Amino acid sequence: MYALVDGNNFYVSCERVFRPSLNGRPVVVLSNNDGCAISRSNEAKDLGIKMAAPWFKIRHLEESAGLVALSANFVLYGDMSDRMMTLAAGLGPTQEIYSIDESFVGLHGVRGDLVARGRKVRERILQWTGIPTCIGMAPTKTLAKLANHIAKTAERKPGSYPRELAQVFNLAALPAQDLDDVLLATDVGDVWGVGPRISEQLREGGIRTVLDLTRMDPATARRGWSVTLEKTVRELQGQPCIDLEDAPGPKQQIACTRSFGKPVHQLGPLIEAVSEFAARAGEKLRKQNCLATELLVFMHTSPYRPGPQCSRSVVVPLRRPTDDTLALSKAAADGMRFMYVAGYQFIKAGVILVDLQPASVQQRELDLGDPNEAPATRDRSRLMAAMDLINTRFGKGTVHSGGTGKPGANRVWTMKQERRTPAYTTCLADVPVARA
DNA sequence: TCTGGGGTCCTAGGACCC
DNA sequence: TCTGGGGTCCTAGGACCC
Repeated sequence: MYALVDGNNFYVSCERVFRPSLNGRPVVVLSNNDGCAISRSNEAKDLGIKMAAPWFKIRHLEESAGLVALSANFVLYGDMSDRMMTLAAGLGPTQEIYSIDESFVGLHGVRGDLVARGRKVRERILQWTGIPTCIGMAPTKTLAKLANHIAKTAERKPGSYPRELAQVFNLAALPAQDLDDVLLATDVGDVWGVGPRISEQLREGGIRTVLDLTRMDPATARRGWSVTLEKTVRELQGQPCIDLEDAPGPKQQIACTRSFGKPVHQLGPLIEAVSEFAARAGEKLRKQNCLATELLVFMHTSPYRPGPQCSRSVVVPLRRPTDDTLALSKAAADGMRFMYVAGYQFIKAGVILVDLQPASVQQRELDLGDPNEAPATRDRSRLMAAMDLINTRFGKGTVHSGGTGKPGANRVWTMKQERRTPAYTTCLADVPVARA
């Protein structure tokens, strides 16, 4: 048995904890660059605001409907997530943190009334962190996701499902006939792993509800689509195919990519940007104790704007596997110089580190004596460790390599964040003060 | 006239997730 | 004027091997 614990409208809920005046109002949290809505309160959803709706298209609702928009505050959400996950872990013996606002909990060996236990954990999360959650339980992860979706919908839209399924729903405890009714009332596109593309193909084949998909022959799913959909069908039928990953391995690729606040056409700022992205990626790389052997740099113009489009990328092999910010930044800058073409308004660029390997198996090499070609690796890693320490303690970018330029006003490429809230829980100066 | 069979590895692209 | 960022997995097809 698995449970899926999921924070409702997570980013908006985090903001509301520290600004209760936002309760009951339509609120959205915007993506980087204040580009589009990535989290919506129920009131905002009721206004018809879709996921990823561009801000400039919904902005008029500020005036007409009292919509409040906030810039994303990922430091806050990350910290609130940690708190929520710690409490969710109390539900069972094992936990997989699946995303910033969701975790699967293994329920094997847990005795007693699961729903009662779930309600207790839900109450505790709400009381201790202020985040409302829903919990779905079932014999497989796909069914637990589905149960969670139903628990949420039952809470948000009265009448959609029986009221007792709201907030905490154990799918395994439902009588067979009632379960069929619930699956019949649920769209096939709401299944985890069935996206827009496949759900359209399924609908063309007459498979419209979750009940239809549950009754599909797994072999048909494999022949017509892929082994992924076959697993989904089996999971819906109650046969576990996707394991709980309570100890996820290191990431296979690490990216840092950004849209710019405004289009950039000059080489200089583009080099500065990708050098900085490479430095950020390097920090992440060192955190998971890995080395990169290749680095991919890319940039492109805005597909939404008319005019000539340009999209380029280049893979830069690194001389040796490295986690050194200076080497990564230089490779990114070299890649940018190589692929740059003048005459285009670039709106986005990024660096992706691929082909990662554990730092522990580093291949040593013969030092042929050229101090420029073979810098003392040990000194370099101490420099990186010192940089990471200083930046952790005194804030991002306190020390940085010369090539990335001074963080601040004269960077034409930095993103827009006009409505960011304070780091209430992670920065001493931002901690709210209670006055008697 | 007529040109095998079996396998691995890599990559690009597609689909999905939140 | 203005449209996010960071991941994973699967598959098909090509290159190459003997």
